[in-house]
Amino acid sequence: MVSCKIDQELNELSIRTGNACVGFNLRKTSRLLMRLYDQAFKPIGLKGTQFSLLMAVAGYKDATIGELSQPLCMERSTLSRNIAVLQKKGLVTIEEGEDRRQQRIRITDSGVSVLQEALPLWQGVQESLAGELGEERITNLLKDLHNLSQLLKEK
Amino acid sequence: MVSCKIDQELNELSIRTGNACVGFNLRKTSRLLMRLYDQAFKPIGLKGTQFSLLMAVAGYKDATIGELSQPLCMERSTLSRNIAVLQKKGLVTIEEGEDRRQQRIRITDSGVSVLQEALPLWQGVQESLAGELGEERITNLLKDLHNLSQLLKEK
DNA sequence: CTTTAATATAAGTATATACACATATTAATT
DNA sequence: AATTAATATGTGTATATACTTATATTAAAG
Repeated sequence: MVSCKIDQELNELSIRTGNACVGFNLRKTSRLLMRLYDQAFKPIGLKGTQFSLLMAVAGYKDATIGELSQPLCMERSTLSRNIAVLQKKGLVTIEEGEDRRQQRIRITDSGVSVLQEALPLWQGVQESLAGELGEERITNLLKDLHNLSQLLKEK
Repeated sequence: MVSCKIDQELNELSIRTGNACVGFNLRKTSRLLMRLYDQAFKPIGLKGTQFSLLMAVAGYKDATIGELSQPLCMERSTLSRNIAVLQKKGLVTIEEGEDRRQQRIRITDSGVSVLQEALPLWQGVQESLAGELGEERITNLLKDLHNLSQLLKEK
């Protein structure tokens, strides 16, 4: 039957496509890796994503939602909600700027101290990855990700 | 003041860490790329993630949630919900297996025809990436992602 | 100075994700 | 056969993500 042939083709195609698809593989690896970070940060009640965001808040001082959204490549509405989670945990404050449309985000003392606890945990994951995958492969991967995201940012 | 020094250190550290963090960069690139796929699939009302999942359903015939969850590296509960979205769209069916705990997932005719529309759209993105980033870099990235996910699966 | 346009953020809606726990079903033990 | 253990999936809860739309504020045009 023709339908069986089409099915068979689709069957093989789907496997090939899954292997070749940058999006699928990026996302799949992301799922696996984020679970590892989440485990590592569990003792201090943080998620991997929250660690990243808190680090960004620490790095870009008194930034607005819009300013933060650019280096993070995150939708402002998404960022707004993610910041609210950190605020609820008492790790950042949100204050109205001179321009009263803007909200300026600042890390709290509690946020700094959580970061100080988090850093060695992050480093543990990072070193474990470097150890098992090799420093060079990590560097390579980071370079490739950087190239790809640069390219995508221009769209 | 001491606190200023600490702040300054944290400031620089956060930038360095952001650049070096595999998790952050993987996720950031993922965000950017998935937006591109979502745009591409928009004409047929599909998201990038849904395309991947539907392809997997087509590839692993009559698979259960548990069986699908392994190659996708996705939590079974997550998969369960994602499959429900495809079912709501009429793209897959969910039927009780011989073992009545299991649910067997099957692509529908409508699902096949959506996939056939989706494939050229996917290919468009894939070729655009290969064109702009270079075939070799794509291959390299895929290899690195594969290595990393293999490593993470063993944890 | 008033109206209009631009900008910054939040809220509404939908999906993706995972962990912990609950439920149903099958397999294993005694 | 009855009880217990293992397995497959779904639900509750919380967060992450983005698009669209709403709201408030500032800037620009007239």
